[in-house]
Amino acid sequence: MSEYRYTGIKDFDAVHIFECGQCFRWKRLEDDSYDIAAMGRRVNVRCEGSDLIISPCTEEEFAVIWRDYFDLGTDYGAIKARLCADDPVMRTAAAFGWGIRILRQDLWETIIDFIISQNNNIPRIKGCIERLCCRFGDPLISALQPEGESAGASSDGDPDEEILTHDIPGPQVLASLTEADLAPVRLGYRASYLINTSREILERGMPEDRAQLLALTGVGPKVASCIELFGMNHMDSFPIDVWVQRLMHELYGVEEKNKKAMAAFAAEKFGEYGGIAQQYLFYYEREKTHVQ
DNA sequence: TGCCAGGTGATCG
DNA sequence: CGATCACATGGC
Repeated sequence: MSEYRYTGIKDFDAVHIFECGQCFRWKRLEDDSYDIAAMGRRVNVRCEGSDLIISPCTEEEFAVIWRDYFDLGTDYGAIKARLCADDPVMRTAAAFGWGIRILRQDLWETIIDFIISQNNNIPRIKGCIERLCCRFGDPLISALQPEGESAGASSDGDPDEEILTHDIPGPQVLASLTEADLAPVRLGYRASYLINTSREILERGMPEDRAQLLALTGVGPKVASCIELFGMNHMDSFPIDVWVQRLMHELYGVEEKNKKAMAAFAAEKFGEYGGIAQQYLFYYEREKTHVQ
């Protein structure tokens, strides 16, 4: 199996990147490498010292897909220096999650993922997305059935059932479904949001700005901010969820539950790198309360 | 058991 | 506008 080794990487840690809440389709293995599903593929990602190893991956796939996906053209060291100057809170948070990078994820997938994420917890979000892909998505590249095993017999509740084998279903597929079709995915009330948003996107095309995001069913200010940050490369976007509300009050003393004040504080203090700041803070806040 | 989870839509002043 | 409530689901 071919692998690609990128040497001399900085400000990169797979644990930080995948467990900071920005993406949901991954599985941590015993060696702390990650199997991930992204960009229509399934690959393993691991770090060895200052090497990043992706497998299976050719030199061309790395150049065309993964270099951008992992945002390797951005100097996170410089951004950290800027964010941490004159901010001891950020120094602590960025020292803790030093290897976080903002993944440049597929726009459609981030729309679906973060509609599902609302009023939900991360382990269950992962389960919902996995069930959605498994039932309605196409097989991922390099996740094809291993020879010798038959495909037809996969039972539903099998705990050993393989995961990360199928892609997120496209808008045409989701728009054609009913809530009854989606019942086994157990999205709760979000099922109708997915169907409606899919139909809206088929009609109007993919959203290109915040106003078009907010016009989608199930997309409010917080979900729109996540989509902008993770799916549209808006590094200044600062999503405010319950964790960020808590930490902005506890760590920075901003008035409790005052989202407007928090957004203004972030814009003033973090500016164009608000989204990266948010990820350092979010990861730090969640891990120190040690949530799954 | 009631509360919480990366909130949003509908409704009411 | 801003505040309040319902909304599925599952873990603690």
